[in-house]
Parts: sequence; C-alpha cells; structure tokens
Amino acid sequence: MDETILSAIIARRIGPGTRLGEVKLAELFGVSRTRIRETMMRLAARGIVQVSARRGWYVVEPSVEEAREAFQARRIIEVGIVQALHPLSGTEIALLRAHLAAEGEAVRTGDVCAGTCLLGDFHTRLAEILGNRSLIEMLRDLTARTVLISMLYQPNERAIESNADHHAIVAALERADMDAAARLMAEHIDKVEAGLDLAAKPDPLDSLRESLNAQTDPRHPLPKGFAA
Amino acid sequence: MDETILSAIIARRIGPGTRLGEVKLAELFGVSRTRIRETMMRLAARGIVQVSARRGWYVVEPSVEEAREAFQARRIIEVGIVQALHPLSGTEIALLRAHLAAEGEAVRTGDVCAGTCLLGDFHTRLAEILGNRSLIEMLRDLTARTVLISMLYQPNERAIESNADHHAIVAALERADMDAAARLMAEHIDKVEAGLDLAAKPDPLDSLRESLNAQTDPRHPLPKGFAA
DNA sequence: GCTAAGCCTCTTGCATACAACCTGATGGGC
DNA sequence: GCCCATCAGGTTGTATGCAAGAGGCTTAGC
Repeated sequence: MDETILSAIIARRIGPGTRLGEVKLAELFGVSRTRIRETMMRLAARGIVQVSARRGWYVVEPSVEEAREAFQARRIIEVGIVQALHPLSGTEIALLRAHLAAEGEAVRTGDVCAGTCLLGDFHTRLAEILGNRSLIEMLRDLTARTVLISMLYQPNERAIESNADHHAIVAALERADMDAAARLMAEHIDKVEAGLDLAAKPDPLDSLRESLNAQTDPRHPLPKGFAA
Repeated sequence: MDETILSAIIARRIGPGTRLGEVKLAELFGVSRTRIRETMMRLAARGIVQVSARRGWYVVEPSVEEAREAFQARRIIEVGIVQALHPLSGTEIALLRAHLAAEGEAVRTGDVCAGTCLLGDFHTRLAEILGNRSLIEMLRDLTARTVLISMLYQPNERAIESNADHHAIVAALERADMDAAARLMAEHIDKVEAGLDLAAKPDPLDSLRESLNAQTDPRHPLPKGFAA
C-alpha cells in the first residue's frame, strides 16, 4: 500500500496537497482504517504525507525553503554516490543504457507518468549499482519529494533535457571518468533546480496573500492570523 | 514516544535485538497498543526496528553488510555537508566549541550515555548549521543505526579519539578551510569504521553457525533451514 | 445585507475486542 | 530414551466502536 501511494506520487498521479481520506482509502484498498492509518504513519515518517489534526491526511506541499533543502540533499547524496562508484562493469553499463532508452521512449511519446517515473528512477539506479540500501531508500523518498516540488513550482517540463543529461552522465561513467560524472551530476541537479520557479506560489492562497499584503496600509489592516 | 525510544537507542540504553513488546510498552507509556503500534510503524519506516511476524518488534541488528552501507552513507552525506557549508559565523563556532566541551566532559567522566549521545549529536549539529532538515533527519537515523552497529561490532570504546577528531574538524572549520574539514571528516568516519570488528559475529548464533558450517561434511548434513 | 453564534456533519484519535498464529511444553507412541 | 503430535499461553494482526474536535451551514439578531 505504501508503495502504491508512493508510486502514484512519483508518477504525478497524485499531486501535492491532495487529501487522502482514511475512509476513502480503506474502501479503495478493501481494508479497514487501521491498516490505512499504519500506512499513513509510515509515509509521514518518510516525509511524504502529513496529518492535519482531525482534518485529514494530505500529500506534503514543500515550501520554497523545503524545496531548496531537498535539492541540496539530493545534490550532496547523488554527487557522493557517483564519486563512490567503482568503474562500472559491462552489465551495469548495459542496464543503464537500457534505462536511458526507456526514458527516451517515454519522453518522446509524451507519457508523463512513465517519464517522471523513469527519470526519477535513473538516480535510484545509480544507488542500486552502488548497492547501498540506505541510500536507495533516502533517494526514493527525496525523488518523491522532488516530483511534488516540480508539480508545484515547475512551469514547463524539461524531460528532454534531463534525459540528455542522464546520457552525458552515463557516457562519463562508461569512460570511468568519475570526476566528470560527478560534475555532470551536480550540474544536472542544479539545472533542474534552476528550472523551477522558486519565486512562485505553492498554492493559490499565497499569491492572494501576497497581493493583499502588498496593498496593506494602516487604515485597512488585515484580519488577525491572515498572514500566519 | 518515537523520540523517547530513539534517544534510548542512541544513548545505548537499548541494544540491538532488544524485543519491544507492544503490551509492555503500552503499559510503560500508559497508552493503548494502538499508539505503540503506530510508533513502531514509524520507527520501522526509519529502519530502527523491525517486526517478526506475530513474534514481536525488535531493535534492528545490522548485518556486516548493512554496517558497511551505513558508514558509506554517513561518509557521503557528512563529507557533502561539510563541503556545502559556508564559512561559519562566530556564533556557530562558539556553539560547536561548547558542544566539544560537553563531549570532552562526558568522555572524561566516563558517562557512556551522555558520551555517545553527544558524539553522535556533533554530526547532526553540522547538518543543523547547514540548516537542512532533510539531512538532519537522515543523519539522526543513521546515527542511531551507527550506535547499534558499534554495540554489535565495536570491541573497545574510542570516545577520546572521536572527540579529538571532532576538535580537529572544528579547527579546520574555524580556519574556513572546508576542504581540510571535509578530508578530516572522511578520515574520521573511516577511522570509526576501521575501529569496528566487522569480522565479528552480530549475535552468538552466528559464531555457532560458522563453527558448524566449518565442520559440515556430507555425512552430517545440517538440518534444513539451519543456515538460512 | 451582514455578522456571529450555534448546530450538524464529517473526520480523525484512541481504545478495545477478537482472530490468527508462533512458540514452548506436555504427553503418547516407538 | 527419543521423536513427534497436540495443546495451551502469549503476542501480534486487523477490525470495529465511540469520543473529540474541526469546518461548514443555517439561522437569528442587528
């Protein structure tokens, strides 16, 4: 169940701020609320959902600050992974190449679900090749958060560019040029982050709030708690 | 409750393999099993405990393989954090110095609980200075796992050495020599990992298993599932 | 027309009850 | 004496029930 929901998020089928009602999910999965709650607890521990007391469970809506932190974390971890990688075997290169092909296919055909899944999975693949389960899990959660961030702040898709970046990274790995691969990875993540509009509003309310704050003057104070 | 249990682990008051009975914990915390289970679910998602079907919850006993992975993850993340750090302000240096003093005090007085807590927290402090909550959480979980690992595989305490290493790292940070700090951090983590006896058995059974496997011959096959 | 108070519904928070199962003990058969 | 089947105790797995609270709607007051 956890993975079903997580996959749905990574595939952009569930967006940030989506309400996940216990009863509805229980019916959907054909189980009782108890098990749904357990799933939600686990997902909450992983930073995927959060609970609003007696209101419901919601997919997290990362703030601009959290978005920056997530990208910083990914940058640190993924560059570290590439640096820690030994020269790849032929099998491993072949696996990555196959993945890149699938990515390219999904991107070309405009299959958004498969596309974001595969683009995200690419990064997990590297952790898998390193064989570090701790890092794999961290990266999977960070990927989910990154997808949510892009749904909030990314004005336009950059799937093609990402796929190209991935190709460049794999090429460097194939040359066993780990330093270049690490540099390309850092640039790739920076590029994705730069492609976001982190000045944008995370939800419609924020722009409203902003406009109202802009015209705030002493004669027309905002209601208490409005900007909180 | 989650934090209470986690703290107890980090302070070495609960060891690897400890059974955490739902009923007992429920009485201890004065709540029903439901809430205990929720806590366990969250801790399980963080890789701190695991459930053995209808037998109970147990604090994880990282295998040698998992131990290596945990240290690799820490190395990658913590070196990355130091590299990402901006030159530290006076306040931040003062904070770290105060922390080092507390560490030294605990180590000298032989206060194991406070000692491991503080030695572990040092690393979290750096993540806090970087201000990245994702990394802070990851590091906290990794620290807990590392403590468990050292309880399984560390023949002798190296608290004094660790404290000295921390001093050296802070000195480098004070000089704003981030590269040196990163190098020292890598060496520090490697040293701690090297101080482990990763050839040792994680539990008494393993040595037994090993001895038995050693003398296995076709005439005296081991019972089915014995080495599984 | 507008505000505000009170109610009503919906949802989670938490506890409890029962079912399923694992483990260790006991007793019968060989 | 040894082994295996059976049973009892204890523990988790899952569902359900009730209470508390948040939000929205209605309605009375101005």
